Amino acid sequence: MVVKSKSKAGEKSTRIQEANRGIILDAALEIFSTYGLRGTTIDQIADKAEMSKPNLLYYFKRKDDIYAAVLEMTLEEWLGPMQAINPDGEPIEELRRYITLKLEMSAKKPAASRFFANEILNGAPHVHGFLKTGLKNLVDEKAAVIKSWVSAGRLAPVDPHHLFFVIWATTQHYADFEVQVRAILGGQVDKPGFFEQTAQAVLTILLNGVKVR
Amino acid sequence: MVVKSKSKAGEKSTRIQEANRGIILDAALEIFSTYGLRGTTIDQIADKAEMSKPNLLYYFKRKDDIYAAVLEMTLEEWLGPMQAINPDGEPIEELRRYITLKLEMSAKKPAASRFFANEILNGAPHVHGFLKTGLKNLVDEKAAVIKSWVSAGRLAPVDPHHLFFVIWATTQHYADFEVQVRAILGGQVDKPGFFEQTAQAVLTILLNGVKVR
DNA sequence: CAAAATGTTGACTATCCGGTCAAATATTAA
DNA sequence: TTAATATTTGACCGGATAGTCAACATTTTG
Repeated sequence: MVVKSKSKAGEKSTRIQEANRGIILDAALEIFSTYGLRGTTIDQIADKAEMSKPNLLYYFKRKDDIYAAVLEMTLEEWLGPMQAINPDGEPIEELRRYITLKLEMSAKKPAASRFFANEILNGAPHVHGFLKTGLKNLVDEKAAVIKSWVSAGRLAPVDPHHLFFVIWATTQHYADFEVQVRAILGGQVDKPGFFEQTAQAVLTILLNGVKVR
Repeated sequence: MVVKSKSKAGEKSTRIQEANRGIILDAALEIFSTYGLRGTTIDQIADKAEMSKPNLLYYFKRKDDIYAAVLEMTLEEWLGPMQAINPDGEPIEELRRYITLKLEMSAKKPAASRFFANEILNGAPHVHGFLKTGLKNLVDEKAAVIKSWVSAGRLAPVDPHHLFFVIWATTQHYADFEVQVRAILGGQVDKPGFFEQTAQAVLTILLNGVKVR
Protein backbone atom coordinates (compact mmCIF):
# COMPACT_ATOMS: atom_id res chain seq x y z
CA MET A 1 0.00 0.00 0.00
CA VAL A 2 1.14 3.44 -0.87
CA VAL A 3 -0.36 5.08 2.17
CA LYS A 4 1.93 7.75 3.45
CA SER A 5 1.16 7.09 7.04
CA LYS A 6 1.99 10.27 8.78
CA SER A 7 1.11 9.28 12.30
CA LYS A 8 3.33 7.41 14.68
CA ALA A 9 5.77 5.08 13.05
CA GLY A 10 6.62 6.65 9.72
CA GLU A 11 7.06 10.15 11.08
CA LYS A 12 7.61 12.03 7.91
CA SER A 13 7.35 15.74 8.21
CA THR A 14 7.27 18.40 5.58
CA ARG A 15 9.39 21.51 5.75
CA ILE A 16 6.32 23.48 6.75
CA GLN A 17 5.68 21.12 9.62
CA GLU A 18 9.28 21.26 10.67
CA ALA A 19 9.29 25.03 10.62
CA ASN A 20 5.95 25.55 12.31
CA ARG A 21 6.54 23.07 15.07
CA GLY A 22 9.77 24.88 15.81
CA ILE A 23 8.09 28.25 15.83
CA ILE A 24 5.36 26.96 18.12
CA LEU A 25 7.77 25.37 20.57
CA ASP A 26 9.83 28.54 20.80
CA ALA A 27 6.76 30.65 21.40
CA ALA A 28 5.35 28.17 23.89
CA LEU A 29 8.57 28.04 25.88
CA GLU A 30 8.49 31.79 26.20
CA ILE A 31 4.91 31.93 27.44
CA PHE A 32 4.95 28.80 29.60
CA SER A 33 8.13 29.96 31.29
CA THR A 34 6.47 33.05 32.67
CA TYR A 35 2.88 31.93 33.19
CA GLY A 36 3.17 28.21 33.87
CA LEU A 37 0.97 25.55 32.31
CA ARG A 38 -2.34 26.57 33.81
CA GLY A 39 -1.67 30.26 33.55
CA THR A 40 -0.92 30.08 29.84
CA THR A 41 -3.64 30.28 27.20
CA ILE A 42 -3.38 28.76 23.76
CA ASP A 43 -4.22 32.16 22.31
CA GLN A 44 -1.15 33.64 23.97
CA ILE A 45 1.06 31.04 22.32
CA ALA A 46 -0.70 31.47 18.99
CA ASP A 47 -0.22 35.23 19.14
CA LYS A 48 3.46 34.86 19.94
CA ALA A 49 3.85 32.35 17.12
CA GLU A 50 1.91 34.67 14.79
CA MET A 51 -0.46 31.88 13.92
CA SER A 52 -4.19 31.33 14.31
CA LYS A 53 -5.27 29.14 17.19
CA PRO A 54 -6.86 26.43 15.00
CA ASN A 55 -3.69 26.34 12.95
CA LEU A 56 -1.60 25.87 16.03
CA LEU A 57 -3.92 23.09 17.15
CA TYR A 58 -3.38 21.46 13.78
CA TYR A 59 0.19 20.79 14.88
CA PHE A 60 -0.44 20.01 18.54
CA LYS A 61 -3.89 18.67 19.36
CA ARG A 62 -3.94 19.82 22.97
CA LYS A 63 -2.29 22.36 25.18
CA ASP A 64 -0.77 19.56 27.21
CA ASP A 65 0.86 18.17 24.07
CA ILE A 66 2.66 21.45 23.49
CA TYR A 67 3.74 21.51 27.09
CA ALA A 68 5.04 17.95 26.90
CA ALA A 69 6.98 18.72 23.74
CA VAL A 70 8.58 21.81 25.27
CA LEU A 71 9.43 19.83 28.36
CA GLU A 72 11.15 17.08 26.42
CA MET A 73 13.09 19.61 24.39
CA THR A 74 14.19 21.42 27.54
CA LEU A 75 15.15 18.37 29.56
CA GLU A 76 17.49 17.02 26.91
CA GLU A 77 19.89 19.91 26.98
CA TRP A 78 19.50 20.28 30.69
CA LEU A 79 21.60 17.27 31.54
CA GLY A 80 24.36 17.92 29.04
CA PRO A 81 26.76 19.91 31.22
CA MET A 82 26.46 17.51 34.11
CA GLN A 83 27.23 14.47 32.03
CA ALA A 84 30.39 16.20 30.92
CA ILE A 85 31.91 16.16 34.40
CA ASN A 86 35.03 14.07 33.94
CA PRO A 87 36.10 11.79 36.81
CA ASP A 88 39.65 11.84 35.50
CA GLY A 89 39.90 15.62 35.33
CA GLU A 90 41.27 18.05 37.86
CA PRO A 91 38.46 18.56 40.41
CA ILE A 92 38.49 22.35 40.66
CA GLU A 93 38.81 22.71 36.91
CA GLU A 94 35.95 20.31 36.28
CA LEU A 95 33.72 22.20 38.68
CA ARG A 96 34.78 25.51 37.21
CA ARG A 97 33.81 24.30 33.76
CA TYR A 98 30.50 22.88 34.98
CA ILE A 99 29.53 26.04 36.84
CA THR A 100 30.55 28.21 33.91
CA LEU A 101 28.51 26.11 31.50
CA LYS A 102 25.46 26.33 33.73
CA LEU A 103 25.86 30.08 34.03
CA GLU A 104 26.11 30.36 30.27
CA MET A 105 22.94 28.38 29.81
CA SER A 106 21.13 30.62 32.27
CA ALA A 107 22.33 33.66 30.39
CA LYS A 108 21.58 32.33 26.92
CA LYS A 109 18.35 30.49 27.59
CA PRO A 110 16.75 31.97 30.67
CA ALA A 111 13.33 30.91 29.48
CA ALA A 112 14.36 27.26 29.61
CA SER A 113 15.50 27.66 33.19
CA ARG A 114 12.33 29.45 34.20
CA PHE A 115 10.19 26.88 32.44
CA PHE A 116 11.81 24.16 34.48
CA ALA A 117 11.54 26.19 37.67
CA ASN A 118 7.84 26.64 37.08
CA GLU A 119 7.36 22.93 36.58
CA ILE A 120 9.14 22.15 39.83
CA LEU A 121 7.35 24.86 41.78
CA ASN A 122 4.05 23.44 40.57
CA GLY A 123 5.02 20.15 42.16
CA ALA A 124 6.73 18.64 39.11
CA PRO A 125 3.60 16.77 37.98
CA HIS A 126 5.07 16.09 34.55
CA VAL A 127 8.64 15.25 35.47
CA HIS A 128 8.30 13.62 38.82
CA GLY A 129 9.06 10.23 37.38
CA PHE A 130 12.06 11.53 35.53
CA LEU A 131 13.46 13.27 38.60
CA LYS A 132 13.32 10.08 40.61
CA THR A 133 14.96 7.94 37.95
CA GLY A 134 16.88 9.65 35.19
CA LEU A 135 18.01 12.68 37.13
CA LYS A 136 18.63 10.85 40.38
CA ASN A 137 20.77 8.25 38.67
CA LEU A 138 22.90 10.83 36.95
CA VAL A 139 23.29 12.87 40.12
CA ASP A 140 24.17 9.84 42.20
CA GLU A 141 26.76 8.87 39.65
CA LYS A 142 28.39 12.29 39.65
CA ALA A 143 28.06 12.56 43.42
CA ALA A 144 30.19 9.45 43.64
CA VAL A 145 32.83 11.20 41.58
CA ILE A 146 32.80 14.18 43.91
CA LYS A 147 33.00 11.85 46.86
CA SER A 148 36.06 10.12 45.43
CA TRP A 149 37.70 13.52 44.98
CA VAL A 150 36.97 14.38 48.58
CA SER A 151 38.29 11.04 49.77
CA ALA A 152 41.47 11.60 47.81
CA GLY A 153 41.88 14.93 49.56
CA ARG A 154 41.51 16.86 46.34
CA LEU A 155 38.43 18.74 47.55
CA ALA A 156 37.43 20.02 50.96
CA PRO A 157 35.09 17.63 52.75
CA VAL A 158 31.69 18.52 51.42
CA ASP A 159 28.45 16.62 50.90
CA PRO A 160 28.33 15.94 47.15
CA HIS A 161 24.57 16.16 46.75
CA HIS A 162 24.36 19.44 48.60
CA LEU A 163 27.20 20.74 46.49
CA PHE A 164 25.12 20.11 43.39
CA PHE A 165 22.12 21.79 44.96
CA VAL A 166 24.19 24.86 45.76
CA ILE A 167 25.55 24.97 42.21
CA TRP A 168 22.14 24.55 40.61
CA ALA A 169 20.53 27.08 42.90
CA THR A 170 23.17 29.69 42.26
CA THR A 171 23.52 29.33 38.53
CA GLN A 172 19.81 29.12 37.83
CA HIS A 173 19.06 32.03 40.11
CA TYR A 174 20.35 34.48 37.53
CA ALA A 175 17.76 33.24 35.05
CA ASP A 176 14.86 32.47 37.36
CA PHE A 177 15.14 35.66 39.40
CA GLU A 178 16.38 37.87 36.61
CA VAL A 179 13.73 40.48 37.31
CA GLN A 180 14.92 40.79 40.87
CA VAL A 181 18.57 40.91 39.88
CA ARG A 182 17.73 43.67 37.40
CA ALA A 183 15.74 45.59 39.97
CA ILE A 184 18.69 45.60 42.33
CA LEU A 185 21.58 46.05 39.94
CA GLY A 186 19.81 48.25 37.41
CA GLY A 187 21.21 48.89 33.95
CA GLN A 188 24.49 47.35 35.01
CA VAL A 189 23.00 44.02 33.97
CA ASP A 190 23.03 44.98 30.32
CA LYS A 191 26.57 46.24 30.24
CA PRO A 192 29.10 44.18 28.26
CA GLY A 193 31.12 42.71 31.09
CA PHE A 194 28.23 41.70 33.30
CA PHE A 195 28.35 38.00 32.54
CA GLU A 196 32.06 37.81 33.24
CA GLN A 197 31.63 39.75 36.44
CA THR A 198 28.89 37.41 37.59
CA ALA A 199 30.86 34.32 36.66
CA GLN A 200 33.86 35.61 38.50
CA ALA A 201 31.92 36.36 41.66
CA VAL A 202 30.10 33.04 41.67
CA LEU A 203 33.19 31.02 40.84
CA THR A 204 35.20 32.79 43.50
CA ILE A 205 32.74 31.98 46.24
CA LEU A 206 31.86 28.44 45.24
CA LEU A 207 35.32 27.27 44.26
CA ASN A 208 36.96 28.76 47.34
CA GLY A 209 34.20 27.03 49.24
CA VAL A 210 35.35 23.61 48.10
CA LYS A 211 39.10 24.07 47.80
CA VAL A 212 41.31 22.23 50.22
CA ARG A 213 42.73 24.59 52.79
CA MET B 1 -16.40 56.71 72.03
CA VAL B 2 -17.11 53.06 71.69
CA VAL B 3 -15.69 52.53 68.24
CA LYS B 4 -13.21 49.70 68.20
CA SER B 5 -11.16 51.30 65.49
CA LYS B 6 -9.01 48.61 63.92
CA SER B 7 -7.13 50.09 61.03
CA LYS B 8 -8.25 52.17 58.08
CA ALA B 9 -11.42 54.14 58.53
CA GLY B 10 -13.15 52.63 61.50
CA GLU B 11 -12.43 49.08 60.28
CA LYS B 12 -13.83 47.10 63.15
CA SER B 13 -13.42 43.38 62.85
CA THR B 14 -15.16 40.68 64.78
CA ARG B 15 -13.46 37.51 65.97
CA ILE B 16 -15.12 35.61 63.14
CA GLN B 17 -13.63 38.02 60.64
CA GLU B 18 -10.26 37.78 62.28
CA ALA B 19 -10.37 34.00 62.21
CA ASN B 20 -11.71 33.61 58.70
CA ARG B 21 -9.35 36.08 57.12
CA GLY B 22 -6.52 34.14 58.68
CA ILE B 23 -7.86 30.83 57.42
CA ILE B 24 -8.29 32.26 53.94
CA LEU B 25 -4.80 33.74 53.81
CA ASP B 26 -3.24 30.47 54.92
CA ALA B 27 -5.19 28.50 52.34
CA ALA B 28 -4.46 31.06 49.64
CA LEU B 29 -0.74 31.05 50.35
CA GLU B 30 -0.71 27.29 49.93
CA ILE B 31 -2.54 27.33 46.60
CA PHE B 32 -0.94 30.44 45.12
CA SER B 33 2.50 29.12 45.98
CA THR B 34 2.08 26.11 43.77
CA TYR B 35 -0.17 27.39 40.98
CA GLY B 36 0.64 31.09 40.81
CA LEU B 37 -1.94 33.85 40.54
CA ARG B 38 -3.41 32.97 37.17
CA GLY B 39 -3.21 29.26 37.73
CA THR B 40 -5.15 29.44 40.97
CA THR B 41 -8.95 29.41 41.08
CA ILE B 42 -11.03 30.91 43.83
CA ASP B 43 -12.72 27.56 44.23
CA GLN B 44 -9.41 25.91 45.04
CA ILE B 45 -8.79 28.40 47.81
CA ALA B 46 -12.34 28.06 49.07
CA ASP B 47 -12.02 24.28 49.15
CA LYS B 48 -8.76 24.47 51.05
CA ALA B 49 -10.29 26.94 53.48
CA GLU B 50 -13.38 24.73 53.79
CA MET B 51 -15.60 27.63 52.93
CA SER B 52 -18.05 28.37 50.13
CA LYS B 53 -16.83 30.62 47.36
CA PRO B 54 -19.37 33.39 48.02
CA ASN B 55 -18.44 33.26 51.67
CA LEU B 56 -14.80 33.66 50.82
CA LEU B 57 -15.65 36.59 48.57
CA TYR B 58 -17.47 38.15 51.48
CA TYR B 59 -14.07 38.64 53.11
CA PHE B 60 -12.04 39.48 50.02
CA LYS B 61 -13.98 41.02 47.14
CA ARG B 62 -11.63 39.88 44.39
CA LYS B 63 -9.02 37.24 43.77
CA ASP B 64 -6.44 39.98 43.37
CA ASP B 65 -7.28 41.28 46.83
CA ILE B 66 -6.47 37.91 48.35
CA TYR B 67 -3.25 37.79 46.40
CA ALA B 68 -2.27 41.28 47.51
CA ALA B 69 -2.98 40.42 51.13
CA VAL B 70 -0.89 37.27 50.96
CA LEU B 71 1.88 39.19 49.28
CA GLU B 72 1.96 41.88 51.94
CA MET B 73 1.95 39.29 54.68
CA THR B 74 4.82 37.42 53.03
CA LEU B 75 6.99 40.40 52.22
CA GLU B 76 7.03 41.69 55.76
CA GLU B 77 8.75 38.72 57.25
CA TRP B 78 10.92 38.34 54.20
CA LEU B 79 13.17 41.25 55.04
CA GLY B 80 13.53 40.53 58.71
CA PRO B 81 16.71 38.43 58.65
CA MET B 82 18.49 40.80 56.33
CA GLN B 83 17.79 43.84 58.44
CA ALA B 84 19.34 42.01 61.34
CA ILE B 85 22.80 41.96 59.77
CA ASN B 86 24.89 43.94 62.22
CA PRO B 87 27.69 46.13 60.84
CA ASP B 88 29.47 45.97 64.18
CA GLY B 89 29.40 42.19 64.41
CA GLU B 90 32.01 39.67 63.40
CA PRO B 91 31.59 39.22 59.61
CA ILE B 92 31.64 35.44 59.40
CA GLU B 93 29.36 35.11 62.39
CA GLU B 94 26.92 37.64 61.01
CA LEU B 95 26.78 35.78 57.70
CA ARG B 96 26.44 32.46 59.46
CA ARG B 97 23.48 33.75 61.38
CA TYR B 98 21.88 35.28 58.31
CA ILE B 99 22.27 32.12 56.23
CA THR B 100 20.98 29.96 59.05
CA LEU B 101 17.95 32.17 59.51
CA LYS B 102 17.16 32.03 55.83
CA LEU B 103 17.50 28.26 55.81
CA GLU B 104 15.17 28.03 58.78
CA MET B 105 12.60 30.13 57.03
CA SER B 106 12.80 27.92 53.96
CA ALA B 107 12.32 24.87 56.11
CA LYS B 108 9.50 26.27 58.21
CA LYS B 109 7.60 28.21 55.57
CA PRO B 110 8.42 26.75 52.20
CA ALA B 111 5.11 27.96 50.80
CA ALA B 112 6.11 31.56 51.46
CA SER B 113 9.33 31.08 49.55
CA ARG B 114 7.56 29.40 46.66
CA PHE B 115 4.91 32.09 46.60
CA PHE B 116 7.58 34.72 46.22
CA ALA B 117 9.43 32.65 43.60
CA ASN B 118 6.25 32.36 41.58
CA GLU B 119 5.72 36.10 41.70
CA ILE B 120 9.24 36.76 40.47
CA LEU B 121 9.09 34.10 37.77
CA ASN B 122 5.88 35.67 36.50
CA GLY B 123 7.79 38.91 36.02
CA ALA B 124 7.12 40.36 39.46
CA PRO B 125 4.10 42.37 38.27
CA HIS B 126 2.94 43.05 41.83
CA VAL B 127 6.26 43.72 43.53
CA HIS B 128 8.30 45.32 40.81
CA GLY B 129 8.03 48.69 42.46
CA PHE B 130 8.98 47.30 45.81
CA LEU B 131 12.00 45.46 44.41
CA LYS B 132 13.36 48.64 42.87
CA THR B 133 12.86 50.73 45.99
CA GLY B 134 12.39 48.99 49.29
CA LEU B 135 14.43 45.91 48.55
CA LYS B 136 17.11 47.67 46.55
CA ASN B 137 17.67 50.21 49.30
CA LEU B 138 18.01 47.57 51.96
CA VAL B 139 20.32 45.47 49.83
CA ASP B 140 22.47 48.44 48.90
CA GLU B 141 22.75 49.35 52.54
CA LYS B 142 23.82 45.88 53.57
CA ALA B 143 26.09 45.57 50.55
CA ALA B 144 27.94 48.59 51.85
CA VAL B 145 28.46 46.77 55.12
CA ILE B 146 29.89 43.76 53.31
CA LYS B 147 32.08 46.05 51.28
CA SER B 148 33.47 47.67 54.40
CA TRP B 149 34.27 44.24 55.79
CA VAL B 150 36.09 43.36 52.60
CA SER B 151 37.99 46.63 52.63
CA ALA B 152 39.04 45.97 56.20
CA GLY B 153 40.39 42.60 55.12
CA ARG B 154 37.89 40.73 57.25
CA LEU B 155 36.32 38.95 54.27
CA ALA B 156 37.78 37.66 51.04
CA PRO B 157 37.34 40.12 48.17
CA VAL B 158 33.87 39.37 46.89
CA ASP B 159 31.19 41.38 45.15
CA PRO B 160 28.64 42.12 47.89
CA HIS B 161 25.57 42.05 45.67
CA HIS B 162 26.50 38.75 44.11
CA LEU B 163 27.18 37.37 47.56
CA PHE B 164 23.58 38.13 48.49
CA PHE B 165 22.33 36.54 45.30
CA VAL B 166 24.29 33.39 46.04
CA ILE B 167 22.93 33.26 49.58
CA TRP B 168 19.35 33.84 48.51
CA ALA B 169 19.56 31.35 45.69
CA THR B 170 21.00 28.64 47.88
CA THR B 171 18.81 29.04 50.91
CA GLN B 172 15.58 29.41 48.97
CA HIS B 173 16.42 26.50 46.72
CA TYR B 174 15.56 24.04 49.46
CA ALA B 175 12.03 25.41 49.60
CA ASP B 176 11.44 26.27 45.95
CA PHE B 177 12.87 23.03 44.57
CA GLU B 178 11.85 20.83 47.45
CA VAL B 179 10.23 18.30 45.12
CA GLN B 180 13.48 17.89 43.26
CA VAL B 181 15.53 17.64 46.43
CA ARG B 182 13.15 14.95 47.67
CA ALA B 183 13.30 13.06 44.40
CA ILE B 184 17.08 12.92 44.61
CA LEU B 185 17.62 12.39 48.31
CA GLY B 186 14.55 10.27 48.98
CA GLY B 187 13.25 9.64 52.48
CA GLN B 188 16.46 11.05 53.91
CA VAL B 189 14.79 14.45 53.73
CA ASP B 190 12.33 13.53 56.45
CA LYS B 191 14.88 12.15 58.88
CA PRO B 192 15.53 14.14 62.05
CA GLY B 193 18.99 15.47 61.30
CA PHE B 194 18.35 16.57 57.75
CA PHE B 195 18.08 20.28 58.44
CA GLU B 196 21.33 20.33 60.40
CA GLN B 197 23.05 18.36 57.70
CA THR B 198 21.86 20.78 55.05
CA ALA B 199 22.82 23.80 57.10
CA GLN B 200 26.25 22.37 57.73
CA ALA B 201 26.86 21.67 54.04
CA VAL B 202 25.64 25.05 52.89
CA LEU B 203 27.48 26.96 55.60
CA THR B 204 30.69 25.09 54.92
CA ILE B 205 30.70 25.95 51.24
CA LEU B 206 29.50 29.53 51.47
CA LEU B 207 31.49 30.60 54.51
CA ASN B 208 34.69 29.00 53.30
CA GLY B 209 33.98 30.80 50.06
CA VAL B 210 34.20 34.19 51.72
CA LYS B 211 36.76 33.60 54.43
CA VAL B 212 40.09 35.31 54.11
CA ARG B 213 42.79 32.84 53.16
C1' DC C 1 -1.63 20.84 -15.86
C1' DA C 2 -5.07 18.28 -12.40
C1' DA C 3 -5.71 15.66 -8.47
C1' DA C 4 -4.34 14.69 -3.97
C1' DA C 5 -2.44 16.01 0.11
C1' DT C 6 -1.29 19.42 3.22
C1' DG C 7 -2.05 23.71 5.57
C1' DT C 8 -5.12 27.61 7.25
C1' DT C 9 -9.07 29.91 9.16
C1' DG C 10 -13.71 31.97 10.80
C1' DA C 11 -17.30 30.60 13.28
C1' DC C 12 -18.92 27.82 16.69
C1' DT C 13 -19.69 24.87 21.21
C1' DA C 14 -19.10 23.42 25.82
C1' DT C 15 -16.98 24.25 29.91
C1' DC C 16 -14.71 26.73 33.40
C1' DC C 17 -14.23 30.54 36.25
C1' DG C 18 -14.62 35.24 38.50
C1' DG C 19 -17.93 37.58 40.52
C1' DT C 20 -23.05 38.91 41.98
C1' DC C 21 -27.28 38.66 44.59
C1' DA C 22 -31.22 37.78 47.17
C1' DA C 23 -32.61 34.97 50.57
C1' DA C 24 -31.55 32.15 54.72
C1' DT C 25 -29.03 31.52 59.01
C1' DA C 26 -26.30 32.69 62.95
C1' DT C 27 -24.51 36.05 66.18
C1' DT C 28 -24.66 40.02 69.06
C1' DA C 29 -26.73 43.92 71.60
C1' DA C 30 -30.50 45.97 74.03
C1' DT D 1 -36.64 37.83 74.13
C1' DT D 2 -36.29 40.73 70.05
C1' DA D 3 -34.28 43.57 66.69
C1' DA D 4 -30.20 44.73 64.40
C1' DT D 5 -26.18 43.11 62.45
C1' DA D 6 -23.02 39.89 60.67
C1' DT D 7 -22.29 35.59 58.17
C1' DT D 8 -23.33 31.93 54.86
C1' DT D 9 -25.02 29.90 50.64
C1' DG D 10 -27.53 28.16 46.27
C1' DA D 11 -28.47 29.82 42.06
C1' DC D 12 -27.13 32.49 38.62
C1' DC D 13 -24.60 35.61 34.91
C1' DG D 14 -21.15 37.01 31.62
C1' DG D 15 -16.78 36.61 29.80
C1' DA D 16 -12.77 33.78 28.89
C1' DT D 17 -10.82 29.64 27.15
C1' DA D 18 -9.97 24.74 25.27
C1' DG D 19 -11.04 22.46 21.56
C1' DT D 20 -14.00 21.31 17.02
C1' DC D 21 -15.35 21.56 12.30
C1' DA D 22 -16.43 22.44 7.70
C1' DA D 23 -14.89 25.24 4.17
C1' DC D 24 -11.19 27.49 1.88
C1' DA D 25 -6.21 28.05 0.32
C1' DT D 26 -1.79 26.42 -0.73
C1' DT D 27 1.66 23.09 -1.81
C1' DT D 28 3.09 18.72 -3.53
C1' DT D 29 2.82 14.91 -6.62
C1' DG D 30 1.99 12.23 -10.76
